[in-house]
Amino acid sequence: MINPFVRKIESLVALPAAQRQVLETLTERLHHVGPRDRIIDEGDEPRVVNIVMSGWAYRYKILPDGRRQIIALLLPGDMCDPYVFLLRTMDHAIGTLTPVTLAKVPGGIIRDLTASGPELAEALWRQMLEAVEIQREWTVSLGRRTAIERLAHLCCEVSTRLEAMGLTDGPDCDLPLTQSELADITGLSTVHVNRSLQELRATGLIELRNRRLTILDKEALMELAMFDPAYLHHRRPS
Amino acid sequence: MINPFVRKIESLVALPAAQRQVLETLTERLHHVGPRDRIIDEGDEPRVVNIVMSGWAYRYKILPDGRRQIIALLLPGDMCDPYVFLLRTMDHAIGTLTPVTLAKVPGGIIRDLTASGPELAEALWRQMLEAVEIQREWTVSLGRRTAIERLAHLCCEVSTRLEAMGLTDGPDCDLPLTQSELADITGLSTVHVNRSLQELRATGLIELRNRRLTILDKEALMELAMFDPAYLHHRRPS
DNA sequence: GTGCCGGAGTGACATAGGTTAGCGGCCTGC
DNA sequence: GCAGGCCGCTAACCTATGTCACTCCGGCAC
Repeated sequence: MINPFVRKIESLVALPAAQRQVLETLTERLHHVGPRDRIIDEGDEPRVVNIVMSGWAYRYKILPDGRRQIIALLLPGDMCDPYVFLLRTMDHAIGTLTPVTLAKVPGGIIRDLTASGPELAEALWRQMLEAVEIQREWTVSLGRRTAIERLAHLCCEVSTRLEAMGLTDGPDCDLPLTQSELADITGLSTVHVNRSLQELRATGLIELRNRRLTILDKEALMELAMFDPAYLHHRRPS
Repeated sequence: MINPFVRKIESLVALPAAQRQVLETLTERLHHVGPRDRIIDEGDEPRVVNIVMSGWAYRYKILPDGRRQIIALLLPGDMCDPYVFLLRTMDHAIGTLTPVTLAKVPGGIIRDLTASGPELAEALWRQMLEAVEIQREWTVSLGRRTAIERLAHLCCEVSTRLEAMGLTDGPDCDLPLTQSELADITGLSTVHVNRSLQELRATGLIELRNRRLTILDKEALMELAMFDPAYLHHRRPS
C-alpha cells in the first residue's frame, strides 16, 4: 500500500524524486491511536504537524453548555494544517473515529522542507486551500441546505475524497460514523438524522450498513445534494 | 491613515524595515469598486491576490435554486487567500457591501516575496490560519448556535476584528449589512433575523442604527454568544 | 449464558424558525 | 414632487427539526 500522504501531495504537485524520498522518510515513524480517542485537545500547544496515514479523525469544538459541532473530517493523507505550530494554542480539538496511524512532523522540519524548494511549499498551500474550500462548503450546507441535502452532500464529499485516495470499492466506501456523529457534523439531532437517512435509503439513493456506505444512484444523489465536485479539484492537470 | 494591510501583517510578525517598505509599495496602486458590486465570480480564474484596503467585502456561494450563503466577511487589511492563484477556478464569488478599495497583487510577486525571506511567508500562513479559524467558528455557529446566539456571536466577532485594526470607536463600529445579508450570513430568514435583532436590542445588549453597531454590554453579549476571542488571537507576543 | 451498554430505530409532542403578505419610511431618479 | 424600490418591521400561519421517552438488537465482559 502506497504512502497516502505522498500520494496526496503528488496529486497536487509534481515532485522531484529527491523530495519525494524526503517525504517518505518523514512519515516512516508512525504513532498509533485507538478509536474514539483524542489526538490533541483545545488549548494544547501545537508542536508538531499531524498527518493521518490511516483511519478517520475529526476536528471538533464543544460549547460551554456541551453542544458539540464536528468541524472537519480528516481522512488518510490529510495533514492537520501545515503550519499549525505557528499558533499559540489549539482553538479546537482533534479526535479519532477509528484506529488511526499518525505521522508527527516537527515544525522545524516543515520549515526546512519548504525552504528547500518551491514545489513542496506550493503543495502545502494547495492542501490548505483544499481544506478551506471543504470548510466553506460545510458552511453552505449548515446555512442553507436541508437535513436530507446535508446528509446527501456529506456522502458525496466523503466518497469523492476517498476515491481520490484510491480508498473506494466501486460505489462502496467506509463511513465509520454513528448517527450521533453524523448529527454533530450536520448540525442536526440524532433522531432527525435517523429519519433523514431512512428517507435517503427509501428513495434508493444510498445504502448504509455496517459502517459502509453504498451509493446506489450517484447522479441523483449529487443532484439532490447540489454537489458540485469542483471545489475538491485541486489536482494538478495530469 | 496607516496602510491596513501592513498593519495587519505587522500584527502577525515583526518585519524588517525593508520588507515593510516592499509591502507599502505593493499596495500603492488601488482599485475602486462600488457598493453591492462584484469583485470576482464563481468560475473565474484567479490571477491576482485581492487585498481589501478599505470597505467591506464578502465571499458567498449561491445554490442552483437561488439560496445564498455568505461564507466570510472581508474587512480592511484582509487578504483573499494568499495563494488563490494556484487554483484553476474560483469555487465561490466575492462581492462588495460598501465601496471598497482593493490592491491587486499578481501571483508572481507573492511568490517572490515569500521566497525572499521567511518572515513574510510566515505572516501569510498566519493570516490563512486566522481565516480558517474564523471559518471554523462560523461552522460551529451555523451548526449549533441558536438564531440569537449566532447574531450575538457575529457582533462580537466583527467588533473584535475591527478593534484589532483600530476601526472601532469605543463600543461603536460599522456594520454595513442589511437584514437580508445578516440572514445569509447566519443561515436564517430575514424575518427571523429581524425578530432576533429586536430581542437583542430589547435585552439591552446592542444597538443598531444607521449601519452602526453599538455594543452596550460586551460581557453579557459574549456570554450569550459563547464567544471566546482566543480563536482570533494570532497576534505575535508584543 | 447473562447482563450490560451503545447504537439504531420509533412515536407523540413541542418549538424554533420559515413563509407569505403586507405596511410605512426613506432614498433616488427624473 | 411623484413613482418606484429597497429596507425595516409585523402578524398569522406553517413546517422542519428538536425533545423525550421508549424498544429492540448485537457485541462484549465475565
